[in-house]
Amino acid sequence: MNEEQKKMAHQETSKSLPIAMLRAREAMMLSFRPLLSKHGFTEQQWRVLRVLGEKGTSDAGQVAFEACILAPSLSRIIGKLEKDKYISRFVDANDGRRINLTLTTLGEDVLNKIAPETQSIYNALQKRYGEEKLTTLLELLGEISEWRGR
Amino acid sequence: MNEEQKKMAHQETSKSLPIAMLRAREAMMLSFRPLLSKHGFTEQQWRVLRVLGEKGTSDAGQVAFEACILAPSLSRIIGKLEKDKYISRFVDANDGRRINLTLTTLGEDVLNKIAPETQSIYNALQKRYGEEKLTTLLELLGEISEWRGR
DNA sequence: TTTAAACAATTAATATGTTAAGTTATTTAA
DNA sequence: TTAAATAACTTAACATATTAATTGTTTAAA
Repeated sequence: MNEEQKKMAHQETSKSLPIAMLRAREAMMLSFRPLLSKHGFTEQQWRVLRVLGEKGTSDAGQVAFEACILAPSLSRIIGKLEKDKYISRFVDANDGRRINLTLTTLGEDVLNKIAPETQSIYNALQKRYGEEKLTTLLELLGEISEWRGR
Repeated sequence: MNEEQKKMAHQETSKSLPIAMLRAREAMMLSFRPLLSKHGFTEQQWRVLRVLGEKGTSDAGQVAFEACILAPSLSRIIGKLEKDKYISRFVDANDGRRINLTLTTLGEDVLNKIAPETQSIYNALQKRYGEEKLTTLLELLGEISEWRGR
C-alpha cells in the first residue's frame, strides 16, 4: 500500500467552489484593499457606502442583506460610519424597530471620489480577461447566489 | 433634476465581482456551515484539515496559502487544532523557522467522517445547475485567482 | 384588549481578518 | 566570518464574522 492509498480520496480543494471563490476574491482584493485603506476604509465599510449610494436611504436590514454583512457586524460598522459623519441614522417613522440609513454629503463626496479609482482597477481586469468572460462569471455567480439547497 | 440624476452613476453592486463572489459564497456556506458546526468546526478550521488531508505534511506557510488564511490567523487556528489533537506540529529539520503540520489519526478520522457529508451537499448543487456550468465557473474563478493586476 | 409570538436591532462572547511589530532562524554581503 | 538583510512564524491591536442572548417594537391570537 503506497502513500496515496493510505488516504481516502476526497474532493480536491481546487475543485471546491467556496474555496475557489475565496481565492479568486482574495486575488482581486489584493488590488482593491490598498486603495480603500489609503482612504481609511475597510472593505465592509466601503460596501455599506456603496449600497447606500445605490439605494439611497434604506433600513439597516436591507443594507445588511445587500452588503452581505450580518446584522451584528453592521451595527458596529454603522456606529463608526455615523461617528465619522459619513452616514446618518434615524428611526423609521412607520416602524419603531427599523433604523433608516442615508449618506451624508461627506459620505457622498468620498463615494464620488473613490468610486472612479475602483472602476479603473476593474477596467484593467476587464481588459485582461474580456468583457464576455466577466459577464459570464457574474451570471453564474448570480445563479449560485439564489441557491437554497439541501 | 430628478432623484436619479442627483446621484452620480456608479457601478451597480450586483455587477461588482468581489460582491458577487461574496454573495454566491454565502449562499453555499448557508448549507455547509451547519454541517461543520454540528461537528464543532469553523470554516477555517475545516479548510486547514482539508488542505492537510490533501497535501499530507506541509509547512504552515503552504497551508496558509492553500487554505486562503493569513499567517496570523493560521497561528491561532493551528494552536487550537493542535490543542484538540486534530493536528501535530513540529519544527522542520532543515529550516528551523519552518513549522510542519500533519493530521493526527483523530484528524484523519474526522476528515473521513465529515467529507462525505459535504460532498452530498455539493452533489445537490451539481444536480441543480449541471456539471458543465459548475466546471465553467471553477475555471473562470481559477483564472481570476491568478490575476495580479494594476 | 391583553398576552404571546414574531421582528429588528443591539449586545455579548468567541473566532477570524488585517496590519504592524516582534522573535528566532537563515541567508547574503562586506 | 560576522553584521545586515531576509524569511517564517508569532504576538498584539483593532475590525469583522458568527451564533446566542437581550431589548424594544409590532403583530397576531386568545
